[in-house]
Amino acid sequence: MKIATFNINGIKARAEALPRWLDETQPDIVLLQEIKSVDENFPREMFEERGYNVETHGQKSFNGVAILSKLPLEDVSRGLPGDDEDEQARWIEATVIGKQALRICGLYLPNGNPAPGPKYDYKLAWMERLYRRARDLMASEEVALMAGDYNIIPQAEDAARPDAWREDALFRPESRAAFRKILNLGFTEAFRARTQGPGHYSFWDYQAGAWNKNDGIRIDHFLLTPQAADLMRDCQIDSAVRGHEKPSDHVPVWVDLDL
DNA sequence: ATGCCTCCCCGAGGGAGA
Repeated sequence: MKIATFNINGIKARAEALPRWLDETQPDIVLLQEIKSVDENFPREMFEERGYNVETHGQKSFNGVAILSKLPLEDVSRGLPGDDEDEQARWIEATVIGKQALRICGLYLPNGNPAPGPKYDYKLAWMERLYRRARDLMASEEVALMAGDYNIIPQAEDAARPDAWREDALFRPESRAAFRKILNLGFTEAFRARTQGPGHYSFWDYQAGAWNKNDGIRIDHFLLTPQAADLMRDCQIDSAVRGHEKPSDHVPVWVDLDL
């Protein structure tokens, strides 16, 4: 079973590139971030005609997450628990009904810049809520994963120019510590479980020829519970997608699970 | 690199992104 995460940077802007990528790679499940659309305007037919079930958690202009799945979805839950005042659409989870149940969580973690400041405080508070959800997920002993745009550069090797990110909300020590604290619950960071070393990125800025210079960062991640990690056959970054026509600034990352 | 682009809102130009 191939499961992908993809920050598409706007569903309208990706109305051609996204279905082309789906037809080429045929993922079973896709977690989308930054759909930048309310639920009513999401072009669900585009995916339903390709055999996907569609669940969205949208918002006007900003944020917004969605799940596409060729298998049925149950127990869909929208919004990260822990703050009833939080209006931002950054979390959706559901159970995939196959031979064996799989709990999938799609997330769009706040950027947090400028740091320090209120946006950074929101990022760290959101990560504390994510930690609590992650702890419960771990305790459930389910085959489960949390994937999406974490807006976290885990290590210096995950940036082409780490020194340029030292003070940035994506790489500040507090951000990385909060990410590490979640990993240390016992999650497997899928990509790093299979591939070591520098030069592997999932985001390249539109500006200053970042793609052509391979000036990227790795901020889109899959975290697997032990029960899911046992089933992992592969994990790859589809970096070539960044060179396609009218690309997102992120590329898809996917795992293949023996499910 | 102080956001150099790109996206969204809409119908100009500002906010957000990373």
